[in-house]
Amino acid sequence: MRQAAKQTPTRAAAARSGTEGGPHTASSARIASQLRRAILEGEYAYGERLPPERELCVEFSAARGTVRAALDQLASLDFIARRVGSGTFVRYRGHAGQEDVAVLTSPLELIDVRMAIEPPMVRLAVLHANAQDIERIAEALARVEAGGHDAKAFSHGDEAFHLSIAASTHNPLLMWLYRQLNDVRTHAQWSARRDTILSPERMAQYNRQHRELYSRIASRDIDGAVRVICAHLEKARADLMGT
Amino acid sequence: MRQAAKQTPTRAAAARSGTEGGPHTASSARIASQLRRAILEGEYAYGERLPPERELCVEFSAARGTVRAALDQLASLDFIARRVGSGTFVRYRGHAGQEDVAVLTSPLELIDVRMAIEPPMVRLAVLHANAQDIERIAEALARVEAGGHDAKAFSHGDEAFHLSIAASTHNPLLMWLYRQLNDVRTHAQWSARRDTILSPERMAQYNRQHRELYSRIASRDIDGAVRVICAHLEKARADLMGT
DNA sequence: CGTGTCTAGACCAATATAAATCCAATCGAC
DNA sequence: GTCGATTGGATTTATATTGGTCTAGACACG
Repeated sequence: MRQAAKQTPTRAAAARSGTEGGPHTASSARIASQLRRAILEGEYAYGERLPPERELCVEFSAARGTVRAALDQLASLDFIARRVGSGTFVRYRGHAGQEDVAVLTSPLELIDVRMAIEPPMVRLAVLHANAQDIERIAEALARVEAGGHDAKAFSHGDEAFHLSIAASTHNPLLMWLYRQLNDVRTHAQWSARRDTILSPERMAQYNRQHRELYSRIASRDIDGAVRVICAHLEKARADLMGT
Repeated sequence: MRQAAKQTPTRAAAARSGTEGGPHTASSARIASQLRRAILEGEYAYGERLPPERELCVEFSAARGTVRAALDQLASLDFIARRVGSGTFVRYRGHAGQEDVAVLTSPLELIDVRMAIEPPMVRLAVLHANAQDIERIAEALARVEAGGHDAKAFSHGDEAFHLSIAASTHNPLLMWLYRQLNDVRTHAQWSARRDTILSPERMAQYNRQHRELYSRIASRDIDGAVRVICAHLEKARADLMGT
């Protein structure tokens, strides 16, 4: 728990008078240091809300202004983010990879991985797809186009479309990997941004690229298909950064 | 009804476990997380109706608005679908066939995937690696070279070497994906062929390529590093097919 | 004395939750 | 088919929580 932060009043008084260990041991700096260490050690995980300022006051036996000064330091380092009425949240991403990948992954990082995987995947799909695969891709394409301007429907259709391409490689490992990517994609983090990013105009552009990609695959144009998927992902990245 | 439902103690626990839906709320996130886990664990199967909102209210000791906020999160992820007058239904399908990718995957298919992922991964590694990352790669390289002619030791060292490159990308998703690949690689299926493929001579050749790859990465030679990793994987594929 | 830090409050604005109410869609019993 | 019960959808009002801001006083140090 966070009881390790308990401090005796005598220590607080000592810090105030400056007779403790180092010179100029400002109380706010001490609190900031302890909180920083707690975050680094994972006592407060990424995204977690730490106790309200008024609670930290009693834990550190300090006034609220002092606690706020400490939090200001951490906020300026982007260790935490504060939201009025909501609380103070950890923004530091511990590089311990044992957490859930989805919460550790930013949309841009996901695009990086997709830009790594999808072009070779499209290449394999063109090489290995049979008539039935092409048909399935066409069906997925029709569904995503039929989704209209609903961002959620488009998002799912888009997933299914790309997944149908993954399936066309007939490589179970690749399919499985791509499904994992989609799982990350559907995780909570970017459902909020999704609606702002997926404007009707952009969805129409994506649909054009989808159709172009499909026709390249159907006509076994490997280089063309790879070019289209690269452009598709470049656009997705640009839209992500531009918003 | 229950005014004894003072939330203060529940809150602290909620903040800790409620990191799923992003740092938005405290209580509704906790509820969403619990429901999400219940669905993932199969407590509510696909298509099943979960309890009405007004029942969930008393179950979680929360107001209906809070429960609805939690359900909104799950609905935006398409975990559930709500129908007025009918109820709330599970829309999440547990992935079939996810359990044993390893047994479905042939060594050649694995190489295909590696040839897709590793060149872009090396590229990202060269771009994002810092001095400490380079040092870690060097250590991994030293270990795999010290392994001598033992096929099992080489195999583990080889994994660690490539994983250290994945880590140098600082992309958690990519690292995770590559770890999954390694898991498949270590599956029982392959240990048999491993000893016949990994002749001392070949291990020496792989080691030469490893060292070459390391020096390219350390000198920030992107194109050179990509060329080396491609050659490395081409050789691995050739060795696989030639045996 | 002035400066800087901490304490101790009070108040504000944003947000979250609670509780109640009404609506519309759906379902089942009749 | 009708009617009533149930359900999710939506709104309103009130309360609680939380970070943001400000003031005033105490204390130490130069």
